[in-house]
Amino acid sequence: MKNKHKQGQLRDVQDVIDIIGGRWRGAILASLCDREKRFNDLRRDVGEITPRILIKELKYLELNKLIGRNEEAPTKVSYYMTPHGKSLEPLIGAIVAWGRKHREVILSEPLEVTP
Amino acid sequence: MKNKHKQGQLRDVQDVIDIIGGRWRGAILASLCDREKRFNDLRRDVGEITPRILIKELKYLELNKLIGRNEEAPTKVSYYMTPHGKSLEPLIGAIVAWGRKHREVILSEPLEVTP
DNA sequence: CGGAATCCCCGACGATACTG
DNA sequence: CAGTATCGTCGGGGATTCCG
Repeated sequence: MKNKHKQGQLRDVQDVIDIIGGRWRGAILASLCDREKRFNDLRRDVGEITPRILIKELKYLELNKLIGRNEEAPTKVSYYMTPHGKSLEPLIGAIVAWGRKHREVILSEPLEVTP
Repeated sequence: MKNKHKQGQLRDVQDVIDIIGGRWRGAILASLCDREKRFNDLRRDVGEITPRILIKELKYLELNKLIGRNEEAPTKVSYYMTPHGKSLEPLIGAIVAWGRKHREVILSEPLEVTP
């Protein structure tokens, strides 16, 4: 049945959405994509994120094997992209491309304002 | 600066995420992808969604020109995919592909259970 | 049948302060 | 420096009910 197939696809989509969809995850991945970073570097890099949220997002991303954690010393921890994490880049590229096109479509026609 | 560029990309990603990321939007789009549907058809098709949420999601998708609304009579309204909406399909395909691969990666190694 | 109004709940997110 | 604990809030959904 095609419907069952579609259900499976939806699950996949939801998973991916969950990974890159949060307010911070995209930014974190983008930052780490550049190069490996330490906790507080990341904190500054990402913007105004609180440590609680940052550590939570990092754990999530680590669980999903998109990033790795490297604890050289208790006060020296680095996070880095895994190969799997890096494999996200082309996908992000495709999403960005469509998003750009989408913006054009939306802006190309006037919107009716609610009366 | 590369960072500014990345910020723009993040915006695009967030937009796309917003479109297909909700709990229902993906399912709605998938359902309409098949063929045009009436309100209550959609309601059954999508699962246990309440009318309030459905109408809200439909309006959002319509605003974003992904679907169209066709009111033949006050009691006969159909929704259908626009060409722009259909242009999402390849992107969804790419996302599904990555999601599938991701699932394999996640399942391929044992997870440590929290103590 | 298609849609709108009301009420409510819960879970994600945030600020702040503290510890190893 | 890296991470945790506690508390507060805020808003997206959901159930239910009613309207044209």
